[in-house]
Amino acid sequence: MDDAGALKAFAALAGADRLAIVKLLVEAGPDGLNAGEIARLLGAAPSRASFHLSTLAETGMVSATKQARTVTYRIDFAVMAGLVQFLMEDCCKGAPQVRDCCG
Amino acid sequence: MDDAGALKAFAALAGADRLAIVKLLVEAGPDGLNAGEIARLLGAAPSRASFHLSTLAETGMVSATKQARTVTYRIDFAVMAGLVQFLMEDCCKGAPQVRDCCG
DNA sequence: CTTTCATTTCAACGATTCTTGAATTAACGT
DNA sequence: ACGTTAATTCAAGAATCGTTGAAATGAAAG
Repeated sequence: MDDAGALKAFAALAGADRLAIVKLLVEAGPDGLNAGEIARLLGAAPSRASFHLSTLAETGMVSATKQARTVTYRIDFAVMAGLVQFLMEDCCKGAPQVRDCCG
Repeated sequence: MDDAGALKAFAALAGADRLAIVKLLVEAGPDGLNAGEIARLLGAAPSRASFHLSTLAETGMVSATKQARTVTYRIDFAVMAGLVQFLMEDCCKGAPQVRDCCG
């Protein structure tokens, strides 16, 4: 991930609704969740959920696939991993305190 | 790091100036950099650098120590590590693809 | 073909954030 | 004391972002 991608990803994660959506999608696993369920779980109007889902999708952290009327969103762990790697390597220059933080 | 701290940290990293500051401070290492040098390296007015340094300091990712007239800023790797850990564990629930992303 | 359902798009408004330059605080050298 | 330097604070305006409800798209069901 490059600087521009990381900036977009950080901006996307810097919102309570969007962070909650990411967590929901991580929990949901490979099946993902459709837009309506996400809005309901979030307690947000569909238009609001859709707005936030779009900005998350723009970062690549979540992907959208349309089947008939419903759009299913899924977490993309590869992009999440790219962001973690950006933090550790590009941002923190591989500092051991950061690199070894999780076992 | 809790949700609220992570949200603040992500918001802070979601700005080109502030991301650049973090990188500068990582490069600078334990000696850190003072506010004036940061503003100069950034090509920004002192007030602008100070503004961004404050919001970074609020997240704990950088610390400020005042010696006479000059304020030295340093990166706090423990907090950066906390953010990485938040991403891997809280956010991605320890998914292997993310956890193993860096070797 | 009409209705219904899932979702997105749009426009308007309010809220937040960013930038700039001037004013301020505080410490230093003369 | 005086001027200078380092840094922050402040106020004003510009720019960006988030929320809301209504309208639009597009697919399924009757």
